[in-house]
Amino acid sequence: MSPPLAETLHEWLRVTMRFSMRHFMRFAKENNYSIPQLNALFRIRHKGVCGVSDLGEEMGVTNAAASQLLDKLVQQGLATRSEDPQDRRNKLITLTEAGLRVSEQSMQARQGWLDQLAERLTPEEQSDVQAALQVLIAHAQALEEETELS
Amino acid sequence: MSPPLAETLHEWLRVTMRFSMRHFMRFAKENNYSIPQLNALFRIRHKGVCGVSDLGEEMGVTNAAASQLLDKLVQQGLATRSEDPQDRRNKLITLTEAGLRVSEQSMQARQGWLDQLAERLTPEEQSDVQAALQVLIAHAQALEEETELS
DNA sequence: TTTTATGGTTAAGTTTTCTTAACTATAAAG
DNA sequence: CTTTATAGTTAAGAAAACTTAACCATAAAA
Repeated sequence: MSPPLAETLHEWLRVTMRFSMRHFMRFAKENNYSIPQLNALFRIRHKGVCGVSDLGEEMGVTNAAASQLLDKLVQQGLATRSEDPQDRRNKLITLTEAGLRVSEQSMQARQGWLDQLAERLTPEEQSDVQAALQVLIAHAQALEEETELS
Repeated sequence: MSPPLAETLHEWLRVTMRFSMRHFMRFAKENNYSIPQLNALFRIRHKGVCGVSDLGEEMGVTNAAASQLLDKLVQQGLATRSEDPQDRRNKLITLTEAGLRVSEQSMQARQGWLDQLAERLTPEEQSDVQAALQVLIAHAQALEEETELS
């Protein structure tokens, strides 16, 4: 039989996915952004400054596709593409103010329901949950670092 | 300032999204399913038997689009479409065995890393986290039910 | 300094997904 | 019994995202 914690983690993920996806899709539709566009904004923000191929790899597409997607982001004023003075073959992709703002907004749309959720807990529940999540986050970050090396 | 619990919840969601999306996209690509297709499988599974318009509404597209998407699922043997004997305008959409299996597999691809994560916790951490997540799940379900009414 | 490798762009074309509009069939209301 | 509303399908076409292949510029290697 599967360990109870793993099962509970799975269930929590299912719940969060349902909530978050619904709100995220609605945000995308209402503001006329495509999923790949928003995805790209997240990736750039998380990676920090990066190259076109980096972005493509992160998103699982060819660098041609990444370059084309980037064109649109630049057109819309959400990102900039500049030459790397160190190695002029490289391009340095960064988010603009506007790009950062959109990324924040979509994050908020996706996660806003968590604020409502937090309010529903008693103070005691709040501190227990808070502690538990910190544990999970710490372990997850360790896991992420390990798997990135391989 | 924002309450610490909400902030921690946000961070945990960011982490889980990064992990889950990466694995999910890879699964989709390797097995040649599109994101909307897998999304539809989830929706049908979660909703149980449902109509074409229900599906469209859940996915935020017109019922024409839902009908076309469903065509492909039926072609691939992942879902069935049958008449509702009660009201013959309605169609009853159900997952086939194969459809259920694909949905399970993609879920596992998306959530498998949670098993690794669970193993990393000490027994004490495991039971604390387990309890905390149960609290969150219960509150989230209550929240979901309330918002579905409105 | 010629050759090769790397990073990125452009062009052409394919596939997927979606929309609107017209249509069919059934059910409910007048 | 006629009208209207509901559920779904089909057709035609638009838009998005992706791929491969050819290409340019720069850097590193021989």
